[in-house]
Amino acid sequence: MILDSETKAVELPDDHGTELRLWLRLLTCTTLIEGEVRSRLREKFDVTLPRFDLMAQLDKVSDGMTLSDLSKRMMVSNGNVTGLVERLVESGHLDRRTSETDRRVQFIRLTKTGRAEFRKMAAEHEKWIADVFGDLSPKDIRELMRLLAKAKGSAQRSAKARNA
Amino acid sequence: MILDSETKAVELPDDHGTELRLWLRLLTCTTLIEGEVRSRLREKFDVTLPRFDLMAQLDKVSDGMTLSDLSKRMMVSNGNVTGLVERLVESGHLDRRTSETDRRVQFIRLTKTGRAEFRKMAAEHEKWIADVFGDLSPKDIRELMRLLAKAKGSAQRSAKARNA
DNA sequence: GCCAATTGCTTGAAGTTTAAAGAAATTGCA
DNA sequence: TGCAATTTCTTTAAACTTCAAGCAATTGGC
Repeated sequence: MILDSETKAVELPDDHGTELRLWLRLLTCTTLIEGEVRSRLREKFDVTLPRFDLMAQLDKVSDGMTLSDLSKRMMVSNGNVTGLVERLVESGHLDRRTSETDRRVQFIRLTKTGRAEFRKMAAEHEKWIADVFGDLSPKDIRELMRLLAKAKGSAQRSAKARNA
Repeated sequence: MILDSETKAVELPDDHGTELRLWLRLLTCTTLIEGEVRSRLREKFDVTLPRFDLMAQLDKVSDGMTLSDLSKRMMVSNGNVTGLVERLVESGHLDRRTSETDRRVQFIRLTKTGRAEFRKMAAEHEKWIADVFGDLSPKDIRELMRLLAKAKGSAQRSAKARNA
């Protein structure tokens, strides 16, 4: 243990162990919950998590969204979205139509069926998540929200600095 | 807004919106950081995140680990680990040897080169993570650690209940 | 000892993901 | 206008991932 002149524990200048442990814990939590959601989606609705996530993005809007929008919001690559959308159009959940002003752009929407199916899944999903966080008090949740918002801001700042 | 008899805002019995928002925020944070780490690993060391993660598990022990151990610790499927290990043995980072008491079991270790390479990457990685969380105070970090531990426990309870 | 159940790992199919390269269309600026 | 840069989307190859099925070895009753 290293002590400073006032006999208080201090960190070594290059010890970033606490941040690393925080990251590992964050990752563990997310992986755990994600795995749980994935299992349940497959089990109850025979749908994959990426498809659910994509539909969730589309359900937020009424009039559709471009592939680029989807890719940004989902934080995955363009090519990835191309494939996902393709399969979901194939299965009748989505609908695509080319923009009239820019022929590169495709507007993607949920079909009637797609939206209905998604809403059913989303209702269940919300209950699962509530149960997953069931041991947390409202205050815990507020605090977590606040701290994660701060963490998100910090991470964005860090990422931005690297790409500058 | 719904108010109870003492004029205090209350939630609808089935509104689990706060938990859902918490989950989305947790997911966003993790995805953001994971993407950042992935990019940097590729850029600076030309290594993928899954390989780094696997080596990180092995670096914690001196004498090796079985595939099952790896799969449990990494929270991924068995088949996944089989493939990752295969490629890392191929590239000379890992070493495998069959147990003498149970011929189903394979002990996996980092090779000398593998460990040296990993240590170099890990040192950088730790700095990146410290920067990612750079805006958080020590108190923020402690609080996040505590709340995430609670969330993890809650999620485990929930998962366990489902599989019971 | 026998054999059913379990455990450790591999395989194969389907799907997801990234990175990189490329095609098509639009934009902006000289 | 002309054309270089940018944007949108697709394509490709390689890797990653899960799930389910299967094989080989071990374990635990009996």
